Amino acid sequence: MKTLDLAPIKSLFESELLLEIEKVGIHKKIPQGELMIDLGEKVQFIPLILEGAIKVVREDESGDELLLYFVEFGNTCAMTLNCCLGHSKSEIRALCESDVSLIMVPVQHMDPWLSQFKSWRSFVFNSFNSRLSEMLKALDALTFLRLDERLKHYLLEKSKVLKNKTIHITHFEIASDLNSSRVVISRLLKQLENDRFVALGRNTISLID
Amino acid sequence: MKTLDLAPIKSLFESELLLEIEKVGIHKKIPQGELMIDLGEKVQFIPLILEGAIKVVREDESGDELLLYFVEFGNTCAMTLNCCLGHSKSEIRALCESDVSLIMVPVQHMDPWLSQFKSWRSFVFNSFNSRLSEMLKALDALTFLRLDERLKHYLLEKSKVLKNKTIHITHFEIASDLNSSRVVISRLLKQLENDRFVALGRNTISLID
DNA sequence: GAAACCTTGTAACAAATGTTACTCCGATTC
DNA sequence: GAATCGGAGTAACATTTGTTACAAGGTTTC
Repeated sequence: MKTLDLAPIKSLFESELLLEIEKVGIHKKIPQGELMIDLGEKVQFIPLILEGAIKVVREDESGDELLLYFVEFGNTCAMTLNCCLGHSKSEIRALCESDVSLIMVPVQHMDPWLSQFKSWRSFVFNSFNSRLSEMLKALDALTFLRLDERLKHYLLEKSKVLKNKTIHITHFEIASDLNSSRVVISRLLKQLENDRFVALGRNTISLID
Repeated sequence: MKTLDLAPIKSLFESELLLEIEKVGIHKKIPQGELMIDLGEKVQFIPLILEGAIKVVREDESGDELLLYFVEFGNTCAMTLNCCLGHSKSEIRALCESDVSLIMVPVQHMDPWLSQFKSWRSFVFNSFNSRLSEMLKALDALTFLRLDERLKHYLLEKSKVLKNKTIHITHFEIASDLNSSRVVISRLLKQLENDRFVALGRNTISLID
């Protein structure tokens, strides 16, 4: 039997729970760019992220998108939890922003672990907590910020999760994430370049300072 | 000892839990318009709503507001749960949209009940579920809808929670909830009147059809 | 009932964002 | 190396939303 490398999450859970996770969890590596969960899909596993970042996106009927937030190490996707518990289908799409290493736990353990393990309860609620906070942040940005500020935030966040000052991306992709249009993003990026906030290159944007 | 009237929530919880709630819960009635929780406040009680509706609002540093959603019977405020578990302070403001009748349960019961009662776990997670859904709806509206459509949704929602086709409100209040300005709302309402969607009066808006 | 106040209507203008159209340039394909 | 394609720059214009300013009627206060 293969032993999972639980080192990254050792401090999150009590030892009996770690044993359980080892027993039933499946270790998986997913390469950057891959789709994890799509809209309307049923969720069969709870993902525990060991490494990497996941990008969570909302889409409307006409195919327009909006980036909601990133999920990183030490969290799980609250939307997923949602689905597990509600037996409902995914309301979002999750994509791997970088190479991701995670443990998949079959949903049926969700509820028993909640009653047995305090650390599991903490973990689940912390995840919900983070998610609600992120959603609030997204709402705040949409409501109170103009597009140039949202763009700045976006670039900073992206740089953070990718752990790199230089971002490899096209203006069109940014426009999708922010639910805007390519021309507008190009215009604003040019402005940010003039303000010495970024340096622009083909397919790349580098944060200055 | 006064007996709480638990009839409305009888079907939500198992009987042992109902006994517990009866033991430690405090019944409270709050009149319309009253503030329940403000930004930055610590939360000491979990509110179980028996009757009425609560309006949850977000505010930025400069005092601009945005209505997030309404919470009705059979739910509790997930933001509150958040606070209870994270021991953090409220990120939102909650106001009574109508006269509200609720049971306040001291936070220290939150965690033990989670491990003991399956119905409590269901309840808590259903609440989170609803909240995340509502937040997604709010985000969708902000991202994908123009203000006239948001206004329509707002009026329909308001009418629903107040259980009345006629809404007693000023244009200015609507502008606050939608984070817009009075003039813009007046303009759009006039349009909706021309479209036979509403009838306008001083301090009142009536939905037609 | 006069004064002050609140609510609404409306016009003119300003700002932010979106759209269309065209160009240029580097990369890829054949 | 010519042809094609994708990414980016830019201008002109349209639309949506916000702002300022003012007027007209109710309502409340004294």
